[in-house]
Amino acid sequence: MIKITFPDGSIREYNEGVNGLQIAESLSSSLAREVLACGVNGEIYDLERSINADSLVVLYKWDDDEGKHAFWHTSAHLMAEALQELYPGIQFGIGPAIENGFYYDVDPGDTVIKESDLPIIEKKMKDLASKKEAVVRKDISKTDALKKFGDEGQTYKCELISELENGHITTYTQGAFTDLCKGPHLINTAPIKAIKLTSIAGAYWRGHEDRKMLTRIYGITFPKKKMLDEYLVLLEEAKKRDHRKIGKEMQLFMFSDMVGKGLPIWLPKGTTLRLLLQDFLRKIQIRYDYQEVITPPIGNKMLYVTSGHYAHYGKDSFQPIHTPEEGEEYFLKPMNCPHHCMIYKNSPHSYKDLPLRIAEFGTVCRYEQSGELHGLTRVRSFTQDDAHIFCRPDQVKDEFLHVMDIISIVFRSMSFDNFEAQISLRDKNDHEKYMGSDENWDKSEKAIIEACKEKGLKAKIEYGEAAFYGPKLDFMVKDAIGRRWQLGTIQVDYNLPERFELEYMGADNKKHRPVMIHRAPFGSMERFVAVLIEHTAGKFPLWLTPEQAVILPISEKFNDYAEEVRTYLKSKSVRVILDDRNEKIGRKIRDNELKRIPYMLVVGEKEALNGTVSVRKQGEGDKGTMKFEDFAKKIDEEVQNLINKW
RNA sequence: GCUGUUAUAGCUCAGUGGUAGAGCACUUCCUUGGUAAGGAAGAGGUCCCGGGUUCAAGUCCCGGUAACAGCUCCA
Repeated sequence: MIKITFPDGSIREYNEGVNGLQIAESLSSSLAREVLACGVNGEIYDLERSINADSLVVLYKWDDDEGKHAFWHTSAHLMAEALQELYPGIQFGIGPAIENGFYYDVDPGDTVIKESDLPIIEKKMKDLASKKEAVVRKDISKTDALKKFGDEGQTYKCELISELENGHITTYTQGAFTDLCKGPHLINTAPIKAIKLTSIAGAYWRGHEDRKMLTRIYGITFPKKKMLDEYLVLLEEAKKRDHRKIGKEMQLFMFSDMVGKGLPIWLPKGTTLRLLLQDFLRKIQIRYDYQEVITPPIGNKMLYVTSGHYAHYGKDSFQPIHTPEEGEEYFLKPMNCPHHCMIYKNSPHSYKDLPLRIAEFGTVCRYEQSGELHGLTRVRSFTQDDAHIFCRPDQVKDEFLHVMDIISIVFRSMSFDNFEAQISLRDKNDHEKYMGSDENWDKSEKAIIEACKEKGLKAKIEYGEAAFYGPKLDFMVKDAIGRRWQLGTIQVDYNLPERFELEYMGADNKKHRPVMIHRAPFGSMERFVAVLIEHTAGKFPLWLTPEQAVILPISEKFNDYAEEVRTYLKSKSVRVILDDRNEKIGRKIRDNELKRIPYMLVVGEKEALNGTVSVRKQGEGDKGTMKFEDFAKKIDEEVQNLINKW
């Protein structure tokens, strides 16, 4: 007998060799029907895999990530089985479960699988699933595995096997399809009831650009048709929050082929929004003793040769601008740091002056690959809410902590509570990629990790993700459909001060090198606004929204009074517009509800007589009548209440 | 940059080789109204660009451009 401990601490005894399904059956028949996989001492097992020693066992159902994972992984195999039948000779790459569903990378040889083929594959999957085939795990030796997959012409699988260790190789088989796989899987394909293949795309084999591009098919499956329908509805709803769609509807920004791809144009309303965001950050930066500067949009090539950016990115950036007479070369500035280094160098510094915090809403241009451009989130010209902090080595951690405070204020004020923090460190084996000494890298990496610990910030550490000049702490926020975008960033840099020979006079009357910290709480105005739009669905907080109120006269007879109200509210800095169209009030209300303006002010005979407005809140309806002077006060109070929370 | 998809009125989209369409928006007129779409008339097109096939191309084929999904990249 072996002892099985459950998550609640209870212990039961079972025969040695018992499996997860049998344990579930012993507990309740409904659990046995719902269980999909089980955890055994932290490792995920198939339900029919034997447990041979005392273990901590967790049973996973659909609601658990581990359960979904097994479900979708088996679905990937089911799709592979279907593909094998439909496209004989097809080769398989890898086919994992992902956050929402699964994919399989395949090489169909000379044939091309198209989006229009997906329903056919889907149907084949449904036919196969209805056979309720068992999914069988088998241990296999490396030699046998190489022979088996080699005989079948599965070169990608053979490449994977050749890198595995003998004794740790397993296959899973259902029906006529056998895959190299470490599992875990469902015990059969029967629970897969609802299937949707969502998209098809190219993906490089093993993620390397220089290797063959395989065909990646994405799909998602559910145990019930209703769940699939709900998922698809949810996805449709999410797509309605797409910042590109809302940005167009609300006239916030635009693109023009004539101006050039990836070059966003901020329309008046978007500009209002952006300037309000900038003012918001300016206020915080003043509180934290930043000084704002303005630097030119281009810089001499020598500036970037000195900074090292030219060597790293010269060929992959917009090509230089040449002066007609002197033959000088200038680059569109791809970042603001070198300019700010020159500001530092402009005057001598004492250790008493540091830290020096130089901020700029600096517009930069970067040549991004055309396939990378994406709405406002990835563009070729954008404005960073940039700042560089020049400080003494002993001040790095404190400065880091205060920047984390600023980012925290920014995220809280926008209710971004689902952000993820990532610490990007260097790949210690790749010396080619990074500039600066190992000693400095160690120091700065340690400072970041310590600062996160001190703030109680849970940050994921990623090796090899650091910038070439230093490690960084990034804050990522998801968009409407779950893609992650980096917003706030803090980066330590021991490199630029070295290259520009920045110095300060120490207490010891000797010259020392300052440390530089790059930071951008928004990341860029463009990307931040994009993510903000998707989070709010365009219903911005009152202090930020480009139009706070719209006046709706009952008929044209009251346009004069409406104009009087508008003039007054404007004088009180309320952002207000007037809808004086020749339309009925019901129509004006409907149209303006859809425009996401927080307040509607209906004015007719009664209001004109009493100097009032009839207030209607977007999405909530009639709120009663008040003097228009009181409405101005109300707006101001509401805005102040929001602002005071920071 | 790579793979796939898409491109028709300001917007959303229909149009299956034979005279260019709808709804919304816009203009004018009627209507002057009380909390989510009043009525009528009108105007609006290089069917993304360039080639090709065909008696005939918005439609089929090739090339380009841009957008979308993903991969790769991201100072």
